[in-house]
Amino acid sequence: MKNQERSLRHESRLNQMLSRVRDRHFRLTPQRMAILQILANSEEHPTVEDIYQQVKTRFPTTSLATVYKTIALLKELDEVLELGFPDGSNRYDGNRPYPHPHAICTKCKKIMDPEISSVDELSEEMRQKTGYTISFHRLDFFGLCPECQDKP
Amino acid sequence: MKNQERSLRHESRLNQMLSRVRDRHFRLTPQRMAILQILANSEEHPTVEDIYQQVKTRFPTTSLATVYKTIALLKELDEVLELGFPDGSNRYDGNRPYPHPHAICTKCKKIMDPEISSVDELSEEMRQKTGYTISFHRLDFFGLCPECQDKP
DNA sequence: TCCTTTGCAGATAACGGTTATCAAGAAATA
DNA sequence: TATTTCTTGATAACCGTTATCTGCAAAGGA
Repeated sequence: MKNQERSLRHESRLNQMLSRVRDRHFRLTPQRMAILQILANSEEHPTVEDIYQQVKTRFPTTSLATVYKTIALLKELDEVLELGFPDGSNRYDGNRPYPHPHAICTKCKKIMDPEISSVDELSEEMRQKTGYTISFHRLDFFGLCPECQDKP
Repeated sequence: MKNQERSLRHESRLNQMLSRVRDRHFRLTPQRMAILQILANSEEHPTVEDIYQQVKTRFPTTSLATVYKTIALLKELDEVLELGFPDGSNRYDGNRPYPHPHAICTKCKKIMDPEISSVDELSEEMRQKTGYTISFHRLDFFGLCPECQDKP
């Protein structure tokens, strides 16, 4: 079952996050736990505002600052991937916290994470032609998702 | 001679920009002309502030707003490529105003534009695996440029 | 040539997501 | 229990960009 697989992966991601937080002796407050769960469980690359709204359903007094600070913590631990956009509409990926290509719908903003084979070759080609030592990348492909192609 | 080739390319780019501006019946003010020249002549992917400082050497009363408005005009004409970054350090490419891969030095911020062969294949692979209709992309590779590798 | 219209330049206020600051509270440590 | 350290929540500050407005200058028509 696909949903079972996903559930297992999410649980595994949460455990990974939790052990990293504990290993570095950061405190595991209820607010942090809630934010970690949201990030581990979401496939939708949520915004800070999305996360903030979700946390508030469980902890209504949570501040936006807490969300920002928890995300900063996870970035430091390399447990979340930040997809920053110039217009400020940043998104977060707690499931695959390493650089990978994205397909981004220019209309509904849905983001997909396909497995792509030839990224390493491309990275190597960049290294050869520029002399740069490539350590990470950001690969975004923009267009219309299948749903938005149908309804114009 | 490499410099001659580059000079010719820059001149050709400037002419291209000028005719686009004229075709659409936008006025060619001295400030606009200066900004177009800067963009056509620069290989360094300047920031708005860079452009602003350069224009002011010729027209000291130029306003930042004029730089922003001229860039907005060129974006509308697809005659400049905006490389927006989430931290606000945006850069502009007046020489190659179409999507292409960049190598970006994380230390000195130097940007290179190598010719890469396999971008179309990658785009096609994205299309196949996501169902998105890819219309443009943004491909950034980050690392240390040759100069910054030498001096630690 | 004069006049009207339109567009542009310059100055500055407003905007908005993020970061910094700080007081109050809670958890760890002694 | 006392003390230290960390975290939360609220809000001010930040800063590149955008919006607004006034005055000016070029284009086009009588």
